[in-house]
Amino acid sequence: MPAFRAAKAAAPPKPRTRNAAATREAILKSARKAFAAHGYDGAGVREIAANAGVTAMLVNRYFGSKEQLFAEAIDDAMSGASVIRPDMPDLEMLGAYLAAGVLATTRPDATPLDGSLMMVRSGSTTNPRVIEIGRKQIEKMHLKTLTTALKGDNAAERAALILSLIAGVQLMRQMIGLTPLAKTSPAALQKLLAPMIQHLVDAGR
Amino acid sequence: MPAFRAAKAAAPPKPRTRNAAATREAILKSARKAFAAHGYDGAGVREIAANAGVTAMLVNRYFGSKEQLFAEAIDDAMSGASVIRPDMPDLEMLGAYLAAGVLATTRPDATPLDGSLMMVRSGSTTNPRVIEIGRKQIEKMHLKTLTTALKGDNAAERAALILSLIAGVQLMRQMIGLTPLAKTSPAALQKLLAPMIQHLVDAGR
DNA sequence: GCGCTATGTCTACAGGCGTATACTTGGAGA
DNA sequence: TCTCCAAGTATACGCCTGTAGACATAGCGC
Repeated sequence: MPAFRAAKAAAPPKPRTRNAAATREAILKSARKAFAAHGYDGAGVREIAANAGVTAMLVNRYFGSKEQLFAEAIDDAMSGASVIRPDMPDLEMLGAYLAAGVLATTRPDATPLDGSLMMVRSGSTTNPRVIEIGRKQIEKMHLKTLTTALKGDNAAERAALILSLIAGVQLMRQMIGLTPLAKTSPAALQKLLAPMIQHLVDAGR
Repeated sequence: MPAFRAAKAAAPPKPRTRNAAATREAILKSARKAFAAHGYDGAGVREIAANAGVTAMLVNRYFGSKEQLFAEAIDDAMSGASVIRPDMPDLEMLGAYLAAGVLATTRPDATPLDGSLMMVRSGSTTNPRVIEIGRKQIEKMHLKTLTTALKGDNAAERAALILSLIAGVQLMRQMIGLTPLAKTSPAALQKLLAPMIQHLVDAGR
């Protein structure tokens, strides 16, 4: 049985002709989608290129290598499409907000174009350099943002544990599909998850 | 740059000669170690075989395929070497017990021969059949054991969230190496993590 | 209208993967 | 001691990967 890899999707229509900036953007968008959906090892450069309407070699021409493409993709995803954002509500509401956010983005029908998912995916690769890229990005974006928002004692440790919980739910609910998380209504899960996070938010005050 | 794969370790001394049962056991043990350390995709059949002192084809002769080997390996690991065990303490101590367990097994120097790690690894593969194998095993072993121990309302959902938190800490601390989790002392993390889990333990009583 | 450069493609390579087939050899039963 | 089956090895195949180098062409500046 050969190794599994996601089926190549057909290239989208391409009204674009010889526009470097647009092509670069299309590759980056395709890469975000592919890395979030299949992980670093599971996403192939040919697949990423095809979904952007170009050939594989353009990926290397614009980004140097698959590793550097991943670095830009995870940065892009975390900057623009993540549960952890600079504009988060007050500490009293943070548990409910984060719980709702992770439950919304891990719904089976949700588009997997999310920085939080890249966070999990970055730890699930074989290449240690890619793990390093992911770790630094998580610390620079998610961890920093959340630590700043938390304030108080042990803010970094509490932020890291919140990220761990979010990542774990992401993993179990969306990637593994553990039955009690996949089948239970978001509202019911919210009642359990929100106070858990809030407990950690309040632990430093 | 070629795809990264863990360096092949030298074969251990082999006092065994033509012992089918012992060989099977050696392959299984090697597979547990390799899958826990590098994930399903990252562990190669040749590497597993070499560390067991045999050639790659014996793996397929004894286990049929890499997939079936993984199924046996994760079952074996969860049966004998996991934080989640049938003999867990009373509910009052469960949060502290589980927190201590996950922090002990995720220390950088700990031997990664653990069912909880396989739990995380099983969600980090490209092959959906392997994810299915992992999901079923998690539900049959970890989830069932923990749900039984918890009792009360929403026991399955609360158990699943505890598993998510354990998996998330495992991922962030051991696999990604997020600084606040990797550098902070286990005792300090214990003070934050234990009440988090305990909160969920008590939520159904 | 013409030419040149950036933009994009084609072909190919070296290596790794899982595994199927054919072969060799150890060691217990007669 | 001889035989024969189980235990283990060697070789190879087909496929896929990331990427290097040579080639084609669109479209802007003149």
